[in-house]
Amino acid sequence: MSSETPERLKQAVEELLLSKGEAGLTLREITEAAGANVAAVAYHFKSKDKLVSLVFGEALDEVTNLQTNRVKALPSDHTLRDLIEVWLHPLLSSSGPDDREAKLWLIIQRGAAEKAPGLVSNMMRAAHPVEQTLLPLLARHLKHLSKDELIFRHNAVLGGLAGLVSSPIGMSLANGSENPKAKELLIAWILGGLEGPAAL
Amino acid sequence: MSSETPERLKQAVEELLLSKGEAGLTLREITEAAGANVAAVAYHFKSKDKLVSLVFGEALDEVTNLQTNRVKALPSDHTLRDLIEVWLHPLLSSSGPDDREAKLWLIIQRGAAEKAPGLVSNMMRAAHPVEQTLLPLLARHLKHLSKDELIFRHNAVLGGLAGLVSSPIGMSLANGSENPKAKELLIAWILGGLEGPAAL
DNA sequence: GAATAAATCAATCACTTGTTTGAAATTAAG
DNA sequence: CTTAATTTCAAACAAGTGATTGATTTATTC
Repeated sequence: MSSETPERLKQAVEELLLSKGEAGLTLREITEAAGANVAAVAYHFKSKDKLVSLVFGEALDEVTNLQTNRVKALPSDHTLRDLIEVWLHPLLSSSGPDDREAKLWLIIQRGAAEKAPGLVSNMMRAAHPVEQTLLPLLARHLKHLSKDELIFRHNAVLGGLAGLVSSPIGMSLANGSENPKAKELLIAWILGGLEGPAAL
Repeated sequence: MSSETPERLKQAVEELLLSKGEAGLTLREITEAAGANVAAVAYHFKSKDKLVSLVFGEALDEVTNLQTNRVKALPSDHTLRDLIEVWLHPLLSSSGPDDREAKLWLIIQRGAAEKAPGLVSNMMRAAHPVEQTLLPLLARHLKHLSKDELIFRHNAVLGGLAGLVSSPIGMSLANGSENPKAKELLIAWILGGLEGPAAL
């Protein structure tokens, strides 16, 4: 039977990325949390950086897969609000922090906020499919925007979420269930930002 | 004559915070950039953390002072756009990265994105005066929002900027002059997010 | 069950971190 | 000039970093 240590190590990294971010993520913290020896990381993943990068990469792939699948499954007469809800589902769902997708989403957003190298290196590859399916649909709902402005607002929402996630609001959102009001506030703000008059 | 080393150390920290952020800011980098001995930090500021926290605190005070002064100087018949422009002036002005206020603003936004402890400890004190003067004026322009939703959107814009600043868009904004188009895109998005229909 | 491969472990490596020391240099005061 | 206070400096410190070694244990294969 092959070892289950690699799996425990990856889980430990996920947990630590969620609570402390990438900066200040030490080898000994990881191995201790995973109940493994310090040498285990080098043995199974060559280096700590490779392990962290792998965790980020898998998180990105998992989240973008779920996102694109949901977006593709939308009926053709969906509203912009439907699209947003499906897109930002991990942050908006009331399932709370035990939800795996919500956890991965928070890890990614936080990594983006601190420009974690292990995340950035995976970003372009993983971001592509989501934008491929999302942008055309967004365009259908936002006909008053030029392509440039559409892309700007798409990025603005993403950047906005990255900033929000690490704020008190983001935290209350991540803690989910008890705050359906925050969800409505967030959606209304995002909708306003997207649907507002064009600048150009 | 009193030493000018403390001043050079603070400047070095500013420069390094701007280019690398707080994580990965080492004592030896600071002292080297300032042309000082490693012991100088402890001698003049007790510790590295105290120095960094001081720089963050002074940056916050300086920026919020300028902001509140500009907001207070607005004519009573100003538009919401005027208010936003005056509020976010350091990011929107075309003066480029040599502008001191723009530099301080970027330092603060970046510190906020990575939850830099030296910044967070100063945040509440410094954020107060700006909200004191800004929120009432915002309320005048956004009568369709409840107080709760007003505060939410105010925080959302701030969090959004923190996320944007560390993105490609934010960078092109920080590089200023050459991109007045980005400024218009940003203002339009912020205005839409603020003026959009209420959720509650 | 013996031989082989895979995995774990304690110990140690070289290196970087922030901080401290005590002597040397500089500046200010009498 | 002489003394005293301030500031600078090279050197070392203890603690922490990621990575590596070689022996030991565990699992797999024949």
